[in-house]
Amino acid sequence: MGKRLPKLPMSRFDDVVSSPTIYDVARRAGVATSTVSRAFSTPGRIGEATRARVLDAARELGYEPNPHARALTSRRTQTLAMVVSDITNPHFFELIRGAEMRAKAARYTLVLVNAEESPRIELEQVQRLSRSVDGFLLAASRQPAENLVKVAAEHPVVMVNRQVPGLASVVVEHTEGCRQMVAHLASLGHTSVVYLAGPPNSWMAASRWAAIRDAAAEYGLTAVRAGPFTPTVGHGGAAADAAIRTGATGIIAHNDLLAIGVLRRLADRSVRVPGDVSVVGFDDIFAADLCSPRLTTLGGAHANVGRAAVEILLESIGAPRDLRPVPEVALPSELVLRDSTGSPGSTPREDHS
Amino acid sequence: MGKRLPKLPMSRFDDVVSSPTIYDVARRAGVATSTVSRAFSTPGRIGEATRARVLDAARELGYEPNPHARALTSRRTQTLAMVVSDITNPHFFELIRGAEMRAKAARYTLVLVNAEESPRIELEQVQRLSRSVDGFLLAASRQPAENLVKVAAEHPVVMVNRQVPGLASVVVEHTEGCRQMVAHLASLGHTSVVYLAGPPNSWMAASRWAAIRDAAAEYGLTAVRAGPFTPTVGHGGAAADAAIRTGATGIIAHNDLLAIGVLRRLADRSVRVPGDVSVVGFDDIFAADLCSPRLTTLGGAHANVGRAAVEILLESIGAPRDLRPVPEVALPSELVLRDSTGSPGSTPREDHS
DNA sequence: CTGAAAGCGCTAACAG
DNA sequence: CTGTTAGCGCTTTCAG
Repeated sequence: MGKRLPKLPMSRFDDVVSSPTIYDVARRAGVATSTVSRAFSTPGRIGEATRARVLDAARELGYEPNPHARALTSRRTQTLAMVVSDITNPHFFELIRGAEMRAKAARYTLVLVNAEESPRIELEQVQRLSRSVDGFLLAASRQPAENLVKVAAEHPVVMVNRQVPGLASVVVEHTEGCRQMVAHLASLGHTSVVYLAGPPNSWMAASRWAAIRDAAAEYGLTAVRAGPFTPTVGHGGAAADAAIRTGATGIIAHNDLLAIGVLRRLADRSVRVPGDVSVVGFDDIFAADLCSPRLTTLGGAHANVGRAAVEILLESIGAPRDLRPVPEVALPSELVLRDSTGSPGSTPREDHS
Repeated sequence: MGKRLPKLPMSRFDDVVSSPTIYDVARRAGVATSTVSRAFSTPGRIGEATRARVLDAARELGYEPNPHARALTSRRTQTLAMVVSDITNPHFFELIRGAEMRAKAARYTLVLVNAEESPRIELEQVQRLSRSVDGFLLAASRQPAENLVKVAAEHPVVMVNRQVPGLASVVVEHTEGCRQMVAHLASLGHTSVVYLAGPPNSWMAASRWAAIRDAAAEYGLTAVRAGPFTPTVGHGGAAADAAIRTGATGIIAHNDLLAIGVLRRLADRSVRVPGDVSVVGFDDIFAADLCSPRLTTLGGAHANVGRAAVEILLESIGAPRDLRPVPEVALPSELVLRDSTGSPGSTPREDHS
């Protein structure tokens, strides 16, 4: 018992009156430290009565396990990292919200990282956090697949809104969604669509374009792609101009932000929506219902995506590496019809400015 | 050197090939472990040449300090927690974004917690994280001031968009902002305003009401308060009805979300904005520029608030407890004039439904 | 400026 | 089911 007497190295400031440890609890409860440990970490492998005694002692002392000491030996941190490609995009809001809530419910802590659209920052931060978290949620990663596979070899990872062969992922279904989108446009009488593409290294951008092209072929529309564009409102101007130039009457923007920017530019150029052209977006962000005209968009319950991703990650953490499940979940999307789509008028588009 | 031979307790799964430690680096560089430690944590107190040698060895081995081991002895975690009252509110987006970026720049990790408008969850989470983070950013805390003082006695804390005597805080200036708001309404010819209040335990709500009331007195308007309302779009309906009932022509909603909900309800009831009544909000969220009519609102650079809060927190962490600065920073707000405010028409409001 | 040594608080064999 | 014991990887006196 004299063991714990030696002078402690002081923390820099005598700020914190050092809190009770398992030793204090053990002494008070009259058990070994390992028993205290078990009472907290493996409640199954300890006698009911002993456990109660330990818990009492702990409460009386105001004992709380030290997460770092715990992590140091057990290598479990009870922390998850979510790295998003661009925190500026409201779309991620929902994702983050869902993930945070699910993590909290599981008594996990959620660390948030903004990769600022940079694959380098993304990797750097994953690297930096690799010892601090139990697993990663990689949302809309801009990383080449090979790097992701490497990361996944070292840590539990679940991809969000991106699929990589061999890795767990949660996406909102978009192949069928894009089909519906194109079908909707076709049924309105459009014969041509343009996809205003997202970032060049965006898996989603490639994936959506493929789906749109296929659907267009199926419905007998011509489809072209313009861009890539940074999917923000600000870049909607250039995107709109590019769209007009293609002569297509169906404009499919990479996301709602870009679509809203397109809408603005179109209004400035006196191109009527949906009279002259129709515009659709992706994500169904809050603002899509507020802009004018209100935006038709492919939505999906993104909070659920965040939630599901955390759930899968948690399972993955609990499982031995080789038995680790690699589910590819696709949550349903839903085409939300609003006012930015309609039949293209017979009047040719022209610039009234 | 035989020290490190004994069988290591295996991690549950032989997942991770245990990474190099200071021991490995020390051996390779031919120095003591303490020297390796110094090379990373106190670069000043070590010879230039030695340091270089250690760093080389570390690089060759791919060594990365283990944050938990570090935290265990040093009690510094390089992690900050940001707890927001309601992650659902886009307003916090900006705050979070600013905080994340500043934290990342300082090589700190940002943990995100959603208090879901519950003071209990708020406190619970602070408690839970108290050993895992170096300090707290408490955004729009719903906590009684006394509890906050207690928390701040135990950890570095900076309040965001809330002031508590004796605690560090960053807010966007609103007293003057409310004055401008009321002045704007007065100059338009309004003679009465109603404040649609936010949550009962919201400091902001109390603070804004006080400022509005004072400003109204100053400009000779009558001011009444209605509510409290949960400041979401969904609750805008009831808020609008309450506002109409007061007969005031100047409607000041607690935030943009509520204001947008009010706008909707007003449109449904065929109350013209700004013909019959004017509506103003707070925060200048993205959607405020998109709704119709576009919303006049009191904005401010919220990302800067997040950034500033992190900066202050970082300083606070570096300082001994009693010398800890307690700045109360107020960043400028800005009244953004848009289309939801105008002169009240002579036609009495009526329900055309 | 550098090395030796003693822990930080906890978990995980290993016995019993 | 419970106790003993040896570390996890790092920081920090304390000497030199």
